[in-house]
Amino acid sequence: MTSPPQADPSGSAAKLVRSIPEATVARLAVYLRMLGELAEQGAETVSSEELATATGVNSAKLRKDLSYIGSYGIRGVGYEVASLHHQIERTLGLDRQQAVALVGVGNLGHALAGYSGFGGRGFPVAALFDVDPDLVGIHINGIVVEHVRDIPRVCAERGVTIGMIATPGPAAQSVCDQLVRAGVQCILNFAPVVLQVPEQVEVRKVDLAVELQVLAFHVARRRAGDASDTVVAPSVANGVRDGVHVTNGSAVLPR
Amino acid sequence: MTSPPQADPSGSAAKLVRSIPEATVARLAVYLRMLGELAEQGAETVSSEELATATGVNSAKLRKDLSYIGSYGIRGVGYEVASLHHQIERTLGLDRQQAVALVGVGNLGHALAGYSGFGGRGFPVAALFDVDPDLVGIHINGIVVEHVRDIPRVCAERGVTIGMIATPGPAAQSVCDQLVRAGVQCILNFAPVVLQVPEQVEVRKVDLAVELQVLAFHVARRRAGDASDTVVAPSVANGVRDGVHVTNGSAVLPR
DNA sequence: AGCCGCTTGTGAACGCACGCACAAAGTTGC
DNA sequence: GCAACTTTGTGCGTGCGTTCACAAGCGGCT
Ligand SMILES: NC(=O)c1ccc[n+]([C@@H]2O[C@H](COP(=O)([O-])OP(=O)(O)OC[C@H]3O[C@@H](n4cnc5c(N)ncnc54)[C@H](O)[C@@H]3O)[C@@H](O)[C@H]2O)c1
Ligand SMILES: NC(=O)c1ccc[n+]([C@@H]2O[C@H](COP(=O)([O-])OP(=O)(O)OC[C@H]3O[C@@H](n4cnc5c(N)ncnc54)[C@H](O)[C@@H]3O)[C@@H](O)[C@H]2O)c1
Repeated sequence: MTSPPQADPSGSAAKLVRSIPEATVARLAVYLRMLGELAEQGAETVSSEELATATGVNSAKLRKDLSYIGSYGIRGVGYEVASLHHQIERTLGLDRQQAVALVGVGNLGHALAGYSGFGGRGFPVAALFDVDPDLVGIHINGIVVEHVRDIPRVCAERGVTIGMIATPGPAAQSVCDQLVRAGVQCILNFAPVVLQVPEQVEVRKVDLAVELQVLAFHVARRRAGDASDTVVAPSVANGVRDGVHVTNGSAVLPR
Repeated sequence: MTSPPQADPSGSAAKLVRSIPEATVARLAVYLRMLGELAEQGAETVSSEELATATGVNSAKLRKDLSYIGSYGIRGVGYEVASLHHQIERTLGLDRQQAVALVGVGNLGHALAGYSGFGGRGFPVAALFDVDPDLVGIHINGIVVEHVRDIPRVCAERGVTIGMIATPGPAAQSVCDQLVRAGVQCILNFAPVVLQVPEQVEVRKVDLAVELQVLAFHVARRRAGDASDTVVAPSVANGVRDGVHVTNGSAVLPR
């Protein structure tokens, strides 16, 4: 709780420090995974062109992204895979583990709790919570399900910094409040509701219904275009320009 | 955009599908859900301010979003809930159902297959696929799991337009290719790989590891900020509405 | 009827992000 | 040691997305 207003939009002087664009941060995570794969394959170095192609981005964009974290490339050669991997990890704060608490061990929660991709990437699932008495006490992947009322104590004990909410929508806000009280700094929300949180808490939302609806929109748009059979009308300014709409991940959504 | 001089203000046909910004489309889905809830609560009308607050966006942005689909508001009053709900549905192409095929019925796939939120929102899960002989043939939520080799036939029979991939990463590209051959137009990918698809196919990716890593970055940045020195210019210019960091959903990622 | 208050719809400014294109910097080959 | 080639890092123009601010429109009240 430093200073709520903060009031530094102009930044100016402080601008020189690392204010990495949101979009870049998300892509860094993608580069990171590809670098891990390249390392496994024994690659020593990789050029921006190669890495860009492999991750589906423009090479200039990739270089600019990397330039935000420093100049770790070697001109005429590329980037040293191991070194770059390390630098991105450090930038994203992955050099230290972040304990995750998962609330709501239903259908989705079970899948998440058993997913090895979290612990394997530095996000060990350190605690599970639910209200269902049939679930409290069972073990999933070696972790016991605790009652939601113990969120504060358990999260504090295990140093949880990130919470994941996989409860039904109506319960999400209440669960969120408890996680916040427990000192959780970030929340990944799977429930289809807009969470209210204090300013210092960061929330990201995974909303599959929204994903599908965005896809449905594109189907509809395509059908509308194809409808009149008149193909390839160059006069159609844009709207369907370069074909491969790789507009993936979700767009920036309300929390 | 696209308002050269003036020229054709006189009505003309419904060109409603004209180039709605990606970001807007995603938010329309969020508004839609909230409108559904409001309708259930018996609300007749809602103002842009109310709807904006409820969905965590700026009211001006909301009005501009809605203006892309037409002028359905009533000045001095607001928007008629039922009417607006209907218009958004129509714009997103939700007035007709989109059959979904899910490939990979493992941990995550099971949860997705059993999720009622899809069918309830116009996206019935019409087919399930896997390669595991122990899974092929079983029923989940009344749908039988078919073998991946039958993707083309089954998808064609059931008019599948959207595919969801929940297989391990290494199998994703191959599965994707088969879905594309089967005529699927859009793919929602949960596997942590970058898919290669022909231009007419739209891919969106849900990457939880990326979500967590972006959150981790914010934790790290906050820690660095608290350590004084670096001022931490919030790259998220806005987002701090109620002081809430609503930077959610994922940023635009590579497919 | 006419005025008043409320809310929409949008013009305009701003800022971020993307991608091009190129100079700088390094490597390889002779 | 020099020339030719490769690749990085980035300045810059462009376009999209967000926000402000306000005129226009609508309903209600007197
Ligand atoms: N299942 C999916 O594939 C899927 C997909 C997208 C979104 N979601 C969303 O994820 C959430 C969970 O979905 P699900 O299918 O796992 O539902 P579910 O009903 O199977 O599981 C919900 C779990 O939350 C627990 N719970 C309820 N209230 C709680 C509370 N106050 N505190 C703690 N735990 C509580 C329940 O006991 C249950 O175990 C829902 O919001 C759903 O919309 C699910
Ligand atoms: N479980 C999670 O919570 C979670 C979270 C995020 C991402 N993911 C990703 O989702 C994917 C699935 O995860 P999971 O935990 O369900 O894995 P899983 O191993 O439990 O399930 C994978 C399923 O895919 C099937 N499969 C394998 N190859 C196939 C092929 N060629 N064609 C069709 N089916 C095939 C397997 O038989 C299995 O049933 C993975 O890519 C994983 O990284 C999972």
